[in-house]
Amino acid sequence: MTLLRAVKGMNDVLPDEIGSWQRVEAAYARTMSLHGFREVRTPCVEPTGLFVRAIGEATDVVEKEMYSFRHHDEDLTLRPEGTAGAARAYLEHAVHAKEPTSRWWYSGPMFRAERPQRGRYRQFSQLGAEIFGDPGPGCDAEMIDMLVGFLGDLRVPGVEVLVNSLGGPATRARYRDALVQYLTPRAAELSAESQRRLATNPLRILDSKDARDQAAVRDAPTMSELLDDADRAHFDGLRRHLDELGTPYRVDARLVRGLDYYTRTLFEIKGAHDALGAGSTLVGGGRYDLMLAELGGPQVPAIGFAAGLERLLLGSGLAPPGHAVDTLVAPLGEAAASRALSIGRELRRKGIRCEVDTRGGSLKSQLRRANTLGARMVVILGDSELAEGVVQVKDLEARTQDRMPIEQALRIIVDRLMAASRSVDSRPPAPGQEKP
RNA sequence: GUGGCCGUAGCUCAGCUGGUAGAGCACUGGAUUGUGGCUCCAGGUGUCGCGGGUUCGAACCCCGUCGGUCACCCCA
Repeated sequence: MTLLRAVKGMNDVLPDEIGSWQRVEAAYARTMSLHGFREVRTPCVEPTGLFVRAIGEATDVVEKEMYSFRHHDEDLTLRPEGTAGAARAYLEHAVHAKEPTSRWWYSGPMFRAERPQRGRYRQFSQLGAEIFGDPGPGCDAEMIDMLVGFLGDLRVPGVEVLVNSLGGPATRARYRDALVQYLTPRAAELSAESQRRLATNPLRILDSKDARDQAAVRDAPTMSELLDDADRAHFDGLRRHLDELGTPYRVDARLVRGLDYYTRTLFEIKGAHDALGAGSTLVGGGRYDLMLAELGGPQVPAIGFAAGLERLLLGSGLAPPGHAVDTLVAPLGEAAASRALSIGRELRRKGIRCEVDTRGGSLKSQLRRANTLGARMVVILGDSELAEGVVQVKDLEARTQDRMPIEQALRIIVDRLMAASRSVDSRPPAPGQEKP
């Protein structure tokens, strides 16, 4: 019988790796809380129409990457991104009528039926956030600055912020025409892929990796030349804020994103860690002032971003925390087993992370286990200790061992571990936290 | 969807364009009949991914297939 495997592009996160995930998630929750964002949880499954309307019918995500299915009479889709669902929830609960601005964050699995490669999976996790109801460039700048700080917390090397402005739909239409007009006489110089895109999605030619396309596009008109006054003022405001914050960024006139809903501010943050491979984009985001109206709601301006958790893990310089238990209770023989369980319970009630070696085995093997668990203290309970109502308390670090009544043992273990954790906490960031 | 590379022990891999499969790590036990980390010793019946072909003989060569991975497209 052949073993069943996980679905292609959908991965297990085993306990050895989960510490890294939790570390990133905790840092993210902290950042969000410091900036006044509150968590929202929306379903993984939404009506297919939501994504078609929010993301855009002609996008790659909607055209070929969605996990869509028909269940009874409903067309449903596993969410490929988080913004559409958040926007739907915001409108469905009429949150705009209850508070002028809302700051929401989310994290969770997203699904895209693409060919997997490094940092890109069919089920992947995004950390995202949205600000609803704030039209100004101030919150755009705050969001970008916040993300730079967050990536700094994660020790991501080589953080690079790219910003651009797409203007509004009218600007984009004008720009699209200008670009097509510029490129059509040069069509022969473009890659085959881009010749096709010239008709379907000309903006995408701008960020093509093909050298021929890059050359053809080098002197093409840029979006910023066509921004209207209000768009320009917004973009200038964003840049001024970032300059004054001292947040490093680069204006990239060729920055384009694959989702249709963006207006005005657009940004992308890359990392430089070798492990990232081709997927160096860690965060992508932008403003979508028109999307809520297009979904049938009021005209509420909004901005949001999404960060790929798997990519943050690849791109971060943080070492995974080790698995550790403070104390191991080592019973020798059947008679001591029950007593060992109750000692374990007592220790845990005092907040001591503790494992009882229920497999039994030799004392040597139990001490080895204590060692691999990272336990500092071991409570040894053999027949002679049991008979006398005492235990042996072994301190693996101090290499001492004492025989004492259980009450005293509990006190000593608590004292030593608490003292140890205090001294650890007062130290500056521990060495060895960074990857080699 | 397209292309490159790779499938050998739990993991990382070696295996000379053909002669019947190895190392390190991990794990377990022992040296120490109830005392860890270091050291030493011992412990492997592995569909060599699968199917077919060539050959006296295939982990190795050929064809097919499945899986993985990296990259493209696109994206987080």
